[in-house]
Amino acid sequence: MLNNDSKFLKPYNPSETEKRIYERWEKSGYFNPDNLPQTDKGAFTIIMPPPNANGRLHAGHALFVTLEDVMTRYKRLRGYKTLWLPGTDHAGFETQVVFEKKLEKEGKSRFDFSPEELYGEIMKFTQDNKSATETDLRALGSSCDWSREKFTLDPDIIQTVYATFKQMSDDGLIYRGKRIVNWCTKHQTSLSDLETTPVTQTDKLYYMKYGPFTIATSRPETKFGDKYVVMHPDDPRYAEYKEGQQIPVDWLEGKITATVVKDSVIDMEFGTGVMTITPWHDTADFEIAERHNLTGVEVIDKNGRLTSAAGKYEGLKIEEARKKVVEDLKTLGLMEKEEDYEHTINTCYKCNRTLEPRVMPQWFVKMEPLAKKAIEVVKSGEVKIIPDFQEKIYFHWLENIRDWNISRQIVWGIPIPAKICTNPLCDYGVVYPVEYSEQLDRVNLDNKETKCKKCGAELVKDPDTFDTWFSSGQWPFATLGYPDNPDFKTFYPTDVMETAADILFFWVAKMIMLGIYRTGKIPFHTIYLHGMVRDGSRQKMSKSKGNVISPVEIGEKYGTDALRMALVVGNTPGTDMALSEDKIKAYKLFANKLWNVARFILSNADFKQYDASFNKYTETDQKLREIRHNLIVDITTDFDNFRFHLASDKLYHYVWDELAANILEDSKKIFAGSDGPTRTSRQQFLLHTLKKILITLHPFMPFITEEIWQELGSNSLLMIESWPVE
RNA sequence: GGACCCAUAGCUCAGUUGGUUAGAGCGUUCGAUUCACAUUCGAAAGGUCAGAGGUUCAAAUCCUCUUGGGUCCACCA
Repeated sequence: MLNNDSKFLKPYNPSETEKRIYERWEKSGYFNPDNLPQTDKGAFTIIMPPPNANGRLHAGHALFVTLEDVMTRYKRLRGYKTLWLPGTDHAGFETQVVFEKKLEKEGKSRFDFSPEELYGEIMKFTQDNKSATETDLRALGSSCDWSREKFTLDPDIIQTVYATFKQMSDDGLIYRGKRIVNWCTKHQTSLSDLETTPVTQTDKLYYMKYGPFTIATSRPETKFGDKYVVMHPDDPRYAEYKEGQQIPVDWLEGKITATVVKDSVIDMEFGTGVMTITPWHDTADFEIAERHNLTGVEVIDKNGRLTSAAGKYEGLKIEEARKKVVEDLKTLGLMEKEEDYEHTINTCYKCNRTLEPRVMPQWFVKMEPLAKKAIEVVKSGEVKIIPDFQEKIYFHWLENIRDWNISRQIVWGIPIPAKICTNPLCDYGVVYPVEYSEQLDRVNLDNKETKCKKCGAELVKDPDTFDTWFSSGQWPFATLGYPDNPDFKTFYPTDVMETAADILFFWVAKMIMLGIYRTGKIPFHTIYLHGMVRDGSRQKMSKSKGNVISPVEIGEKYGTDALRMALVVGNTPGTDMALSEDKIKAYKLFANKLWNVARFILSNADFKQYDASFNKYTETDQKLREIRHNLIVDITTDFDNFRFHLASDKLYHYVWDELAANILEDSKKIFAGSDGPTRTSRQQFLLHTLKKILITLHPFMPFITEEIWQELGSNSLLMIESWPVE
């Protein structure tokens, strides 16, 4: 019963099909929930984690796209007013780093440009990548609502971020503090604690004479100007020294006077139990200094060279300075011994250079009050994390949270709408309620205030930008147009936040905290975390290893549906997965199998005779209907519980092992025979089965299922059919 | 230093709240077929579910410990 021009006479051709089908979907307008014919079940919303607009999509993106599209298509078929809101991320520091690498290849540096020029160049670069990203998202079959697409630098998004910043400042949650920050000497910016990578290494621990004491340090080059000597208050070895006692000391720069400080953070077991403190270049020391109200000096500058405080060592790089200082200490007879020891240092997560702890006035967010609420909503079950063990990790992090440095000394980002004092020793800053403008300075500030209230120095516009996670942490409510856009009322709180497990703290926790803070409501009910996509042998994919699977290329080779199935089947939430070309090939064969199942059915039955109310089934077919019904009920439960890896696998086996291998084989006899009622029964069973299988497989394999549906002579789109069970 | 996860066939992984002979894909071996199938079908080999204890009528699944692998967090100079 196939026409001579039927597509089923040829093998399924994904590359010829996919673009055409996608255009048809997009033209239909059904990606936009406002156009859906059936929305009686209420709203279902996923906000897409915006991919960084600084390169093409990789296999990890393909995984998130597949999972979110599976959820979206499922809910749409179930009759929800389904919104999957797409977006792209300017990705602040990340993109600037990528761009700088590009400049380096061209023999240039970011410092060859004025900030305005640099911003413009990166904007061009980002816009190009943004459209490439959109093309890739379409190629993967994303059924997202392009009419609501957002970019993290859209004026309304920035406006929302400013309003949040101002409100937080008014509420005392934002402060400008002089604190130790992680400074990268290459990238010339501070980084948040999350942007550091701890590395264990073996260094020398130097024991040096410091007056009557022996102190141990791994950084002798920072010890200029150390004039406080700290010990534990209960240490019997140093009981004779009293807090505040002045002691003359022969030191690097000659005779100095040291002051005794007692603090219980000192570990009596470590070294000699005594240390001097370097508040400007060590976090622990800085905190001691704060507690005891001690002063310090800057010994290392932003380029990683010693300052004038180091006297004759001024201008030396850290490594050189250390060598020289050690030599000189030996000459002076102040060096007692050195030994190897293992410790952990923080490095830049992008360039792996050792980060220099420096004191700089920066904007911080007070995290404790925000974290408290973020813990509560997960404890109460209002927000659920899948897999659930991630909740423990989430609690652990939030319960030990530290304040968040949100200032970045880079141009590629949202400018901080504030004025700051030009005196480097002063930490005064003032936040303005400003209108964002796309003018050159990008922020219009009130110009009446020109003098620092604290020290009287000049007040200028803060040249820094926000940590990109501060703005993306507001993504769910910002994209939905909080507070006035009706979308906010309809779609917020959203339903699922599906994202990578490794940005739980960077992003997900921030969204919960900022979402609750700003709107009073959680941003989403369920967090679905996926793991990393690795290659077939569990290696991380990387360009240098040559094991990268490009989703778009592989989609062209095997079909996007095959790639999507390979990404879903057997992939449990929160666990890294192995993706091999063999696995994708296997699902290409499955697509072929499905194609031929349809071909067989349609050569033996006409879809025009599909009878929704047919009920004269033979006993055998009645049993087959029950099996089929049970399967669909079962996989529906799987869908509702985010067990996509099981639903997809069960459908695969039903189609291949049950439908193709058994039922179709059996049908051949029936169709060759002359028993009319049995034939009709089987024809109806197969037509119904085909329809139900197409609908239930559609979330996983949208292209081929839609293509078959169209070949059945349907005028409607499969993507808005009704799910076969309630 | 603290926390978390993982260990199942040669490889990569499933196994939903403990419930008959533990599954898939790929790979291997043997056979059949050109039938809807740029193939497919049938069959086979391959697992003391890391190890040791415990709970239970029943454990791959729950508890404890050990070993091995991985991840996250952390201001001990």
